[in-house]
Amino acid sequence: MTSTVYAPHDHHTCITAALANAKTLCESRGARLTPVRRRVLELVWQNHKPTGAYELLPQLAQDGFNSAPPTVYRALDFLLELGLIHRISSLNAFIGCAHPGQEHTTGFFICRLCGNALELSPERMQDVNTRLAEELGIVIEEQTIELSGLCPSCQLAATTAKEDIA
Amino acid sequence: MTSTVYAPHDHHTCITAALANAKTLCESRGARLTPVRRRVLELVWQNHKPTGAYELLPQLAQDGFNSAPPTVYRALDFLLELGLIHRISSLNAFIGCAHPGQEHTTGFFICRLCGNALELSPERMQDVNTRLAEELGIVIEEQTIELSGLCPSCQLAATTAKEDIA
DNA sequence: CGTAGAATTGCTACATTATAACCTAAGGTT
DNA sequence: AACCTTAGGTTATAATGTAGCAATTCTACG
Repeated sequence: MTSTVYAPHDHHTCITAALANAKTLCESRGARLTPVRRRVLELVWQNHKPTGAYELLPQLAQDGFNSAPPTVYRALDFLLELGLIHRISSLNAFIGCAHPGQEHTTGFFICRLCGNALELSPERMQDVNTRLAEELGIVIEEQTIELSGLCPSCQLAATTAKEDIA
Repeated sequence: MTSTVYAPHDHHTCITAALANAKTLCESRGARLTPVRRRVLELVWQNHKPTGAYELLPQLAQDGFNSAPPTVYRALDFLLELGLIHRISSLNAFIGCAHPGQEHTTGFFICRLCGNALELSPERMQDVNTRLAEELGIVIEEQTIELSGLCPSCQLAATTAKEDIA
């Protein structure tokens, strides 16, 4: 999974998959994936980068949906609750969850240049958590792990750019 | 260091130490620890819990300092820049740095009940980072690692409370 | 000294992000 | 249908953070 997010890929497929997952998950939980909620989820996936709530407003308006902040925030809260999206605090933004359905710990790496956010694998995060919890005697309920820097392709681009100058 | 933050301790001493450290650090960097900056740092330490920028405004006003948002944010930015405080994104709040002076990676554990924030040791965080960076081929520049849950003493309190009910 | 340039602060206004509160509409259940 | 629960519409406002510019203070250098 490492850097697949950074590689070109078929967005359409991943959006479709996300929506299908969401539908299944909602049905199994007796939750209603209403049009607004569905559309918000779709938009978050379409942007494919961390997206602010206020960026969604005009996008929703275009589709003839009501677009006042509470509408968007309510949809986002619903999706967060079901684990279909995550919130990235350091950016005040939201992004589709790469592993919906499974209860899981989350972490992100966000590239400073391309802005893509890579969801770190649950196993890896779990590992980090377990060790910290044991060593510190704490019970971890929520986590916000957000690393930022340069992804492999932007590292390459940065190096190349420097060479061009020299 | 594990849970010393949760143990009762002499706040006055730790504030004094923090201010002394700050003075030294500023002198060595040719930075000016002006009255507002100094006072903001002191207040952040006094609160001893993650503190919002707007909580500082009235506290500064009491001391006769100017207290408009830009004043506080500028002071906070200055202190952040020097690594004298950290920002906790998930709370939109600031807290004194437990290891100023050393360039270091940071992480926090924030207790949901008592609200205290424990700064995780740089070594431990460095370890986590190094492993992730190697495995993912990324370059980490900044990090926001914020775990929340129950600290040892609040776990105890929570258990005791349950027993009282039963 | 004293003056130029840089850094700091004061101040007003505003941008961005998020929520409260209250009412209407839709869906589901008996 | 009558009721209840959930979702959405609407308005206003709270909370957090910045832009931009004038006034002041500090520092360095002649």
